[in-house]
Amino acid sequence: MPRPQKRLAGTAGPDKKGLPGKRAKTEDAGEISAKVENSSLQKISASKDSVKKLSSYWLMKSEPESRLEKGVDVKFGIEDLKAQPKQTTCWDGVRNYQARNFLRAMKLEEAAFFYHSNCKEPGIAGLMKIVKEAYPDHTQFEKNNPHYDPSSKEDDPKWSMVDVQFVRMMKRFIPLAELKTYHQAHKATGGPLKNMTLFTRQRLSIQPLTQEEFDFILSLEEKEPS
DNA sequence: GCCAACGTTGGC
DNA sequence: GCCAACGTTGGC
Repeated sequence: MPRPQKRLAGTAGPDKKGLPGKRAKTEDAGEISAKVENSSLQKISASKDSVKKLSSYWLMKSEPESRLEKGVDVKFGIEDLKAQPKQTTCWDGVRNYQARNFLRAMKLEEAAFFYHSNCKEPGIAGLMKIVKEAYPDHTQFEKNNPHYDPSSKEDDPKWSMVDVQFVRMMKRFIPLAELKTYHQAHKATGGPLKNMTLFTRQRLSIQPLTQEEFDFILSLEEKEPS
């Protein structure tokens, strides 16, 4: 049975574990930004209701159109997720340290947007939730997998994945172009999408959203397409 | 440890 | 298919 292949972040080459250098710096930077994101959200939430809120919000990119990578079709759209047993899949193939560190920061039941990338109409297609927290991505050890990483060792896996479950389709598809229009406007007005990671860190395949960003995007469902 | 070359992402 | 953005590699 074919396993869904998400094509997520950039392909990473060999990593010299334990050696100081660029790779380690990249890794640290990702971890720090994940923590900063979470702690600022927790702070906001805690000040509101004194109940420690652990939840963050996420956006996860995947390609809904066929494309071969080392001879393997990496197509995996939201319809493919719906077709999985229990409408659940493991989100494998992430090979970028920042994206991986965000995967590792995900907690059970947190919400994530399913984003369609590298396709005719890019944008947010639906909602998922995290149903299993980070564990080793087995595809890093599979020689024939397009995301095989020969530098990763079984006793010290480099890459992680989470399991996600389909929650629902967006009431209407939210196109990238529309989000971009709001992002541009909000940069001038200080609106909720002014710093959205989708636009500030273009190629990041796993990214956090603030509560405000998440709520604003959900509110767009009720509006006419702009 | 700098940084040019290279490879990938992903919108258009 | 083009190419800007940007992460990674590797020579020095």
